[in-house]
Amino acid sequence: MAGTKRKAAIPRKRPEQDRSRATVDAIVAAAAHILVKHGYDAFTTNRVAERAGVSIGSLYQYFPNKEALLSELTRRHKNDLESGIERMVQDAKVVPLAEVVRTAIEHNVRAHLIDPVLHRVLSEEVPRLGAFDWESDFEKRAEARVKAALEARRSEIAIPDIDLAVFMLTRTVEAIVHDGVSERLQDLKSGALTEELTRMIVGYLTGKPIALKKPVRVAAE
Amino acid sequence: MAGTKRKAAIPRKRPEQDRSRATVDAIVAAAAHILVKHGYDAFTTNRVAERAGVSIGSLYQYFPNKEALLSELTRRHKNDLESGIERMVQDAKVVPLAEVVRTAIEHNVRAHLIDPVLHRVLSEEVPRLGAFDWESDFEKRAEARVKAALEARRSEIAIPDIDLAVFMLTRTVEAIVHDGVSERLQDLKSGALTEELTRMIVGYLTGKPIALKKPVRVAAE
Amino acid sequence: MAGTKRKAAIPRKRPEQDRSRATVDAIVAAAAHILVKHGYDAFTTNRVAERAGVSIGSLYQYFPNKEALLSELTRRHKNDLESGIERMVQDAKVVPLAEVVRTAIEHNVRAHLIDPVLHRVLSEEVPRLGAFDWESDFEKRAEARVKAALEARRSEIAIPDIDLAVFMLTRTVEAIVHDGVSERLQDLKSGALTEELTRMIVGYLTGKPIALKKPVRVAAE
Amino acid sequence: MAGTKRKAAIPRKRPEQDRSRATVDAIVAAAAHILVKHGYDAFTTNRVAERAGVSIGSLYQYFPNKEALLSELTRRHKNDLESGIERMVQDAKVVPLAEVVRTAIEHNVRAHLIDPVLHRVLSEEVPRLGAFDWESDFEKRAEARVKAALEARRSEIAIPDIDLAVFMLTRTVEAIVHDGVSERLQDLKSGALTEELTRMIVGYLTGKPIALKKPVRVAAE
DNA sequence: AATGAATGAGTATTCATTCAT
DNA sequence: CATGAATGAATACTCATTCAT
Repeated sequence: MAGTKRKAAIPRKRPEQDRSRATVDAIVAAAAHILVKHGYDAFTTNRVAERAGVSIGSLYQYFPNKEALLSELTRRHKNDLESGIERMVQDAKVVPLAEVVRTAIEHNVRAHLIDPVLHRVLSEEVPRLGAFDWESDFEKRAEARVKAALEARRSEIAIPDIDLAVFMLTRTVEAIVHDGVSERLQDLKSGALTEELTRMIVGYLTGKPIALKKPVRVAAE
Repeated sequence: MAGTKRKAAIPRKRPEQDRSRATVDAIVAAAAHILVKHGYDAFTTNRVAERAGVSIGSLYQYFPNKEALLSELTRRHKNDLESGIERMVQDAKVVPLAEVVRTAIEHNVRAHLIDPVLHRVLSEEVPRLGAFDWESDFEKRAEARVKAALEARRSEIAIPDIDLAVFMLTRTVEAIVHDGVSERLQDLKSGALTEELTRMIVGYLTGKPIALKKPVRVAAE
Repeated sequence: MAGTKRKAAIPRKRPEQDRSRATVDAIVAAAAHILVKHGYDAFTTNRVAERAGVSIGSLYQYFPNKEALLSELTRRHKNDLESGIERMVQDAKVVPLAEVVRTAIEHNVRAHLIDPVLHRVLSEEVPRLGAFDWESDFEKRAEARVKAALEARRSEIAIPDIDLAVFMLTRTVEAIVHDGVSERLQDLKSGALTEELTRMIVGYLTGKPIALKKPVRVAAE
Repeated sequence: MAGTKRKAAIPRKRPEQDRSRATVDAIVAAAAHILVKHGYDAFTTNRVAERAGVSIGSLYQYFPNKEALLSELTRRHKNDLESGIERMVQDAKVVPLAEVVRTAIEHNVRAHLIDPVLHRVLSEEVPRLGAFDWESDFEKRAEARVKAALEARRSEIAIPDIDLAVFMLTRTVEAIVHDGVSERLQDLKSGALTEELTRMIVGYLTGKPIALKKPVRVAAE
């Protein structure tokens, strides 16, 4: 008797909400799965529904069209990304420039290591979402922060045109990390790529060389 | 009467071949045109055939399927690119490293300025051709040459892992030039981007700073 | 505590029935609204339920299918129409034929001016209800009454085939009034159309002309 | 041998044109058939294609969308109609008014007897084509001609407002003939309806009675 | 009774590809 | 060789209806 009561005692989220939520999640998961495993060509609404184990009608109950499904997918992915970056470099003034750069890169690397395949498909295969649309505002904010950081250390920067410097730097990091995901995953995970990027960029910015890290320590002894 | 015979008398490289050639060229040109002016979405075989002024049947006479048409298109585009680069740095040993790098970058820039829109569509919009497939062997050869050049100047390079250096360098150049086409075309054409890249990369490779070019001259006075 | 009981104590016509009634009314009202404001294309069961503020399940509790909903709608509309006509010409014998006809037409006009838009949608847009189905029994009764009236005045009627006369007359009135709603609403409301119809029909029935109304008075002077 | 040659001797219309033409005709015929036998609800592009014995692709080769198919159908139907009416009343001045009216009505009747079921479906069931769209310009021209005819005989017409008279008259004829198709086909074909209409309308227009035709003769003896 | 999540057959339309002429 | 009519599998999306809760 108590047992049956206890059931009722547990606060139940309204069953409808649970079911809906589960359905939506199943659809989104199926969408991600198909995108990752079979590519954008295989990404049809019917196939997503089938994989999610729901009817095509249910899919359209929650997503008015295919694009909305992609939007939700990218929204969730962006959320994942940003949650790992939110506490980015505001301490640009108090920390050595090299550290600022390194930290920024590390964040970028970390972001790309969250479901990198989905990231790739989303930014390369999906039309009209390709890079510009969905990465843009995310990237724009990043660029703004980078610019602010550089300006905060203006005296240390040897490059007259700050915007140009920001362009060089963001695109370089983006490209190396991006390609690193598919071609040099080990180096990306080990931090080797971060090291190289840091050296290259700080050198570029300051006009001064940065000693190779490991050797530096050795030499410091 | 004689007239008709004379036609046949003139020794011609099989007339069919000429016609074929013209047809194929028309198809490829139409394909490029549609891709550039209307995007991949509008790139249907029927539309290409129509634009080329040939029947859809003829298109399939020469291209077994849509992909083959895209392949030929990219092949020709690559040819265009390579023809502008063929005489790349073989004089790595006799010229200052900075010059070697700058020359290589200049070639890359030049390549990207050949029909940049087609280049973009090909590498960004077209699925399953996305960058890796079609640029790869082209890039591979470029990478090999870069690697050879770096090894020829091993003593000046501060980076222990040559392959890593090649990766860093090729991807960086590629990204900056590529993004430069759509975002900083002026800087690309003026050579500003080449300058920045050269400085960044030579600095990275040698571990020594490269003075800003213009200021250097001024300072030298 | 007593309060809760008292509720039950008040003798009510089964409270469920009231609720049901309200629900059904809400659904029918929503259906009419959608039909009138958005047309038959927008007339989906889900949309009707939403507009009615009830669940789609409730709609199907009261209406087994879409058609049933349309039937109820038309039934109610017909009721509205008939309520305005119930006391139609039973005094056919004691009143001049022209007055009988005029009165009948006036009733018809009045009926068409009740929610003319709904009327139009119902008879023109809704498939399988197209005029014949739903107007039929209503019209049939009207025809019967018209026929009775004519037979009551057989001697004044010049037309041998009474059924034919009824056909001519009812269709003519129906058409003029119907088209009048959308094309000559002013004439319909002012009574001008009623006048024309009366003259045309009485002339047709009796084989004698009817003087134009206004001129008649003038001539009478 | 000669037999085989003769075949070639017969001037052949280009085979492509024949095939196309046959396909288009088959599609249009199938469309009409489905509309007539199964109604607009059953009128789906796939079903039309199936009935026509062609693939759905072929249907779309010739008709860009469903509406275009309906348009062609109505266009052909209108052609049929107009070809039977082209030589309408221009002799309004030289012929007795009753004859003018009768002739006009006869033409209308004739038009409605060409595939009357298709006519009904087209004007009643098909949305967005419902009466107004497609009949309108046809009817408009008819109305204009009627108006011209009436004005040519102004002195005989007792009705002050010519436009009103045209409205009364066209709508009445249209309605009687239209309903006659489905409810009194015999009377329509026999000319009885034409007779009634003529009498009713001429009486209405002139304000004078028209003797019943047949009885008139009898009475004349 | 009421809810609303879920269903899935059905709709218009596209486009790469084939093949008879 | 060239043509273009024909194909039909596949796609995104709708909506009347059901049924577990």
